[in-house]
Amino acid sequence: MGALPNHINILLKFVQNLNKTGFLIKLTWERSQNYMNLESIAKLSGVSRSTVSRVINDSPNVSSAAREKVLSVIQQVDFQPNIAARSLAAGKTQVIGLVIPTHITRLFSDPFFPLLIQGISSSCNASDFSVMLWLSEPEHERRMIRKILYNGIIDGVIISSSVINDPLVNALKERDLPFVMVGEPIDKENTNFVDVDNQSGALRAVLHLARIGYKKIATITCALNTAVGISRLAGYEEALHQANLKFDSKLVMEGDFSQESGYILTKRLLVQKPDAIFVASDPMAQGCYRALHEAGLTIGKDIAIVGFDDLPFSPHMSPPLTTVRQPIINMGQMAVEILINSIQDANRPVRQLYLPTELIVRSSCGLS
Amino acid sequence: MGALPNHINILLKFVQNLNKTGFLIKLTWERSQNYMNLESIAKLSGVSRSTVSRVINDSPNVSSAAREKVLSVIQQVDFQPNIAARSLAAGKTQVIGLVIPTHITRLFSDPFFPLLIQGISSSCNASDFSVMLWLSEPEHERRMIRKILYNGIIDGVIISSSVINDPLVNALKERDLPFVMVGEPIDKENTNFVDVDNQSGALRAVLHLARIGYKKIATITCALNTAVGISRLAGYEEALHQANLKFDSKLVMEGDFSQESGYILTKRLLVQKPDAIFVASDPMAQGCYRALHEAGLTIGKDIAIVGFDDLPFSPHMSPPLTTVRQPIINMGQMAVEILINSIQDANRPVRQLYLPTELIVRSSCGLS
DNA sequence: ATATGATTTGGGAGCGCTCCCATATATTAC
DNA sequence: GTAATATATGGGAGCGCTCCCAAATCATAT
Repeated sequence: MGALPNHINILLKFVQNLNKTGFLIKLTWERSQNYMNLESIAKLSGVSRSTVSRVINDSPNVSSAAREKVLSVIQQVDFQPNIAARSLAAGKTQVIGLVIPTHITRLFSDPFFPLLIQGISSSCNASDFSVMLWLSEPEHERRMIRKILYNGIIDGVIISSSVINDPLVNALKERDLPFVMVGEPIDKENTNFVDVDNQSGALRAVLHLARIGYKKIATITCALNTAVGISRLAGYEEALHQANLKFDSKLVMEGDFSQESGYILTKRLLVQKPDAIFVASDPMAQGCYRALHEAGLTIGKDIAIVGFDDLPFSPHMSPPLTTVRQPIINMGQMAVEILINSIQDANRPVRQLYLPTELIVRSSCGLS
Repeated sequence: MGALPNHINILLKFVQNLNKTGFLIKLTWERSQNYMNLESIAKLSGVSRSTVSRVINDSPNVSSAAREKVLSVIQQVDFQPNIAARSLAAGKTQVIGLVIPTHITRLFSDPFFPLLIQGISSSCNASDFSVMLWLSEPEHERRMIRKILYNGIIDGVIISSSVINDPLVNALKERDLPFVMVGEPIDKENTNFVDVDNQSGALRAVLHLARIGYKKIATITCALNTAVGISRLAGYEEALHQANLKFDSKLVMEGDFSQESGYILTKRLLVQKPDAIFVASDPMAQGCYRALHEAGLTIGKDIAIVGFDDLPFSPHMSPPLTTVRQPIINMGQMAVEILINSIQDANRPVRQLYLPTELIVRSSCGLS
């Protein structure tokens, strides 16, 4: 935008040379695209650039006459202020970064991330923010961090599923750039995050099974090096305790969120003949269903299943899966809200939010 | 960045007031963050700002001595040029936009989009581009278009699944901003796009069924208002023709990509007693499997199924699904490559790329 | 030796915006 | 009425970068 395009420059040189030969040719030009800037809006509305800027930024010190005039002009010409210029001048861009590590294979099999992205995006749209997406790959991590910190375009960052001692988190802290994590981090001190209350969700699910009367309740856990895995297992144990059932480690299998692990571990569990299984994520419950079908068991009669997530496919499983609903879209929205707040007011206290879950009873555990 | 932070300004005013009372207090300050810019790199390497800029932009007219010096300094201090400033000065940002319409419910149930995003993102990482993500919502569409066109931050756009007469496409054409579509658009004239060869993929799939010996081959199509739906159906018809089977419209059901539609339409098809079904997308094949299981049919023996997509879950279905593999990640990568090319050279001819598919034979059609 | 050309270098201007300051105008107090 | 204050406005400077031009340096030809 700054410089003239090449073909104009070439023409210009050509004309200059002609002029040296004794001719006198004049060349005039203007931009064909109707680029608008504050100055042109100002001219159109009969005020100064500064006043236009004040109107756009909702400054109180503008007469209502001026404000109305400017707003109507902006409306009319469909003006959009240049983010890059604003970034340079003020260091604020209304752009946030969303970082998802790709080593998570869940990204491609589990609708969790699409839903999260959807929540984040819709909330950003509503607040007039934009989203920059980075699927972080280990080999480009250093460069990505550098860009996030210094390219001058990001006001804040949402990070999903960090690892322990994440270099990005450290860099953000050092640089003092606002960020929010989705999913409780291992080291949660002084860190904004949004998560669901995994433990109480799991508690409720398993208690539901116990109240129906199941006695030998097994579980397939999520990866136990994640906060999610740990909390849901803790909920399971607490429920057994409350129901006066005793914990049996042979009934606990550690999965990894994948369908495949649900399939394999269910087969392994069947040796113990459980009468119910709490499968700590719905994709694993899909694998579990497959194993049970192959074993010739009728779900909801021979064995009860409760999942965790309530993803779009869960009501369409056969039989429909009883599961703990996570408000994934809402998590994304809250993450954005917290982030925007701390962008706009750097002194806002740290927020750590656990959203409530809900038990959705369908027919996979024998009721209804 | 431009202005001083509030607390410094307050302090400053305070000191100025003190000075009026007869005291003389001096206040000095500097930025604690080690912001680097071309000027500081220049100072550190003993050359001028211009030379640093030339090195960063790979301009040929730099002595190798200067280039090495500058590069080593950049390396040492981990310098990242400010995108916003570059955007203002040169109109190039190394940022592309990715637009996905949210009215597509596929986004949340079908791993197609996560995989596409993955391909796009990895390719951008490799080329040092960044991705801005917009899930376009109808109510914010106008503003989104305005932002894409005029906020000065986007060099080009990738659009997935446009609708007919998409206002975004029209705006991009008018503004002359480079863009690439993923998925053949209805109006493809003069438009860059990447797609797979849907027709020949479907042809091969159905021909495979015919060669095994199935005679009554039904199909569940994708939505027929999409290019995908039309092409795959055309491939089905062509295969019947080549195999000397006659087309029967009662064996054709129009689905909408969803599991649910696969389920319902399979039930409806079973009345016709087909011996094989070509299901034009794998998520619909999941629904189809469910209907067949409920009907007590053994897939691969009583009835043969071939899908289209080869998604991560397809090999884990029971029985594993024979399907047409789409190189989704590769589509994303090619879209980025084409886009970057046309950003860097505006006169590049239009590219319309059909990537080949591959038939992956598993046990759902009775072989192997 | 000088003249000519090619290569390399440094500094000025300006992209569109925000912030600050100085000035102009409106409001209130006396 | 004037003085004091509050509110509204316009213009300058500068954010970090790229591009352009002019000057300096180097290489080659005469």
